[in-house]
Amino acid sequence: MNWTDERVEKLKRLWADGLSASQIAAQLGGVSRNAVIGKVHRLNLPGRAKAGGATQAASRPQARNTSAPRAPNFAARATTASATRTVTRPVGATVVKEEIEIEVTQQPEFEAPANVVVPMSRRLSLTDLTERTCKWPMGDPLKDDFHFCGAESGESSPYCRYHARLAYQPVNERRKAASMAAAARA
DNA sequence: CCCTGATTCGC
DNA sequence: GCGAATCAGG
Repeated sequence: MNWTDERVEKLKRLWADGLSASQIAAQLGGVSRNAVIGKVHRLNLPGRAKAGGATQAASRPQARNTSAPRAPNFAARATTASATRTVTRPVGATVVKEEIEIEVTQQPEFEAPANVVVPMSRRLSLTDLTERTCKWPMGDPLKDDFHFCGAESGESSPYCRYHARLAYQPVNERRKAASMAAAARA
C-alpha cells in the first residue's frame, strides 16, 4: 500500500494523538505496525521520547483541545444506567443460564474517544453472542440499538483482541518507551 | 504470552 | 523509501 498524502496525514495525526503504532496500523489498514514505525522515523516525527534526555515526563495524550468548546452548563455528573438481562445459551451439551448486568457510564455527551480503534463490529444482539464472540457492549443497553462488538474473541477471552486491551489496560500504556534505546546502545 | 517503540538492512 | 526481522524493554 502506498503512502499517499492522505495516509501520511492520518498517520501524523494519529501518532500525535498518542496512538500506538499497531493501533495506527489497524486504523490505516493494509500496513503493519512496523511499517508505521518505519514511516514515523522516516518522516522524522517526534518519537515517543527520544533526543537527549532519556526521561520523559509529560506525555498527556488527553490534552487535545485547543479552543475547546466545552459544553456550557452540563451538570458535571455522569449518569449511570444499568440493565440486567437473563440470557440462555448452549455450552456444550448443557444450557447455561446467566444473568448479565451491564452498567454503562455515560459522560454528558462529548468525550469522543478518538483513541479507540475498533476494526470491525458485527453488531450482534445479546442473544447472538457465542463463546467466541467479543462481548464488548456498544451503545445504550436500554435502547434497542444496543449491541455487542461480536468480533472473534478466541476462547480465552470474552473480548476480541482490541477490546481486551481496552478492558484490561488503563488506556494509557505509553510510559517509558524509549529509555532503553539510548541506554542499551553500545 | 501479550504488548511497546527502535533499529537494521535487503529489497 | 519501504517494511520484515530483529532487538530491547514492560
